[in-house]
Amino acid sequence: MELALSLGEAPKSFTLLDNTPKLPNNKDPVGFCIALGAAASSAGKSSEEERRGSSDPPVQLDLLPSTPVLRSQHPSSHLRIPWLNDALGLERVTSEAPAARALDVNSFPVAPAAGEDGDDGAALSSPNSAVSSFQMDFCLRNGNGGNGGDGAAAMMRNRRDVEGGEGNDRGTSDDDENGSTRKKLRLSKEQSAFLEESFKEHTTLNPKQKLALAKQLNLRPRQVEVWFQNRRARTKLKQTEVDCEYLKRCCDTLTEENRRLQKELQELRALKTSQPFYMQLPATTLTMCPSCERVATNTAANNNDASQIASALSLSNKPRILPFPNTQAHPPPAQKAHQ
DNA sequence: ACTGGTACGACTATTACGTCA
DNA sequence: GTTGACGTAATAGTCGTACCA
Repeated sequence: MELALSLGEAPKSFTLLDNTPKLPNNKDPVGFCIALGAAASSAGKSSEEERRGSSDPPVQLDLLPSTPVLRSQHPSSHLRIPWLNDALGLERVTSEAPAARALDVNSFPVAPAAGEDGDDGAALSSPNSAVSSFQMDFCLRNGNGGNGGDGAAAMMRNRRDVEGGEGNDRGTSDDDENGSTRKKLRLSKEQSAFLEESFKEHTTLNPKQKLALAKQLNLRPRQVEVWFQNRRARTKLKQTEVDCEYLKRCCDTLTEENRRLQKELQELRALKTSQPFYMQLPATTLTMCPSCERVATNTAANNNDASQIASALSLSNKPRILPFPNTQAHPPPAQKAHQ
């Protein structure tokens, strides 16, 4: 008869790493990667998360875009992250610096009244593609196009975009009072890529960074702020999905383990009834460490080596022995398989 | 040192818009 | 042209923290 105790093989499939590698040479064309790791302190982790002591999941999803993607999209290195410039010794993009010019996509005229700390000037941003609703509104506004109520609403929206500084972002807005709806602006690919690159460096922005980024991208600081908020939310959502998947796999593994142990228990009970001779051996206790989930086999009577038990039981496969000499580090037995 | 008010930033849930099949 | 799904910008509400009187 053969008995096999094989507890604790789970960690094989879930390699835990202390630090999730950034995978700088990621060849993923999409620019995203999923890394398995404990990630006690990832570089991109915000201080907020650290302060809250969020339990680090065993699987960490790295949703940051790989740098080469952006670099390849912008070989001319037009896009520069202001705070990165400092770190890299590059020229700092000042408020008067032609940041907007650096980004060709945002060739929109910047309001000359753009203040240092305000976002009014940058409000004339946007971007983007020919389908930019803002551009359409802008055309309507400039051309005094009165195509019905929609055009008027667009004008109101434009006024909000132009006049709406950061101070108006909180509290009641003109839109609410006038009953018009907000207009959603689509960021251009270049803007999104640049924001992604920035997010890669900092998942949160301080006011200076936000302003610099907004100036560089010709966006309102509020837009940059919102983008980072949504980006963090998306990252968290993806991470949650990965965590869920990991927990599901853990559950499956444990279920399978439980099933196998139940089966073994039945076999042992059957052995006990059929061959009572073996029960004269010292009682064996299975001890499981709750932290690392490894199992040690000890005899309750005289701490016989498990190999002796195995030989006495004529086991062809020795049970996995993982002794825990330090009872402090490994609390009392969590399982008693049989006596 | 403690307390209440305020400002601010981050997070979350939700809404609304743009795009695409 | 219409519609539904989906992605995402934007909004509103809440909470925690820092600062100040």
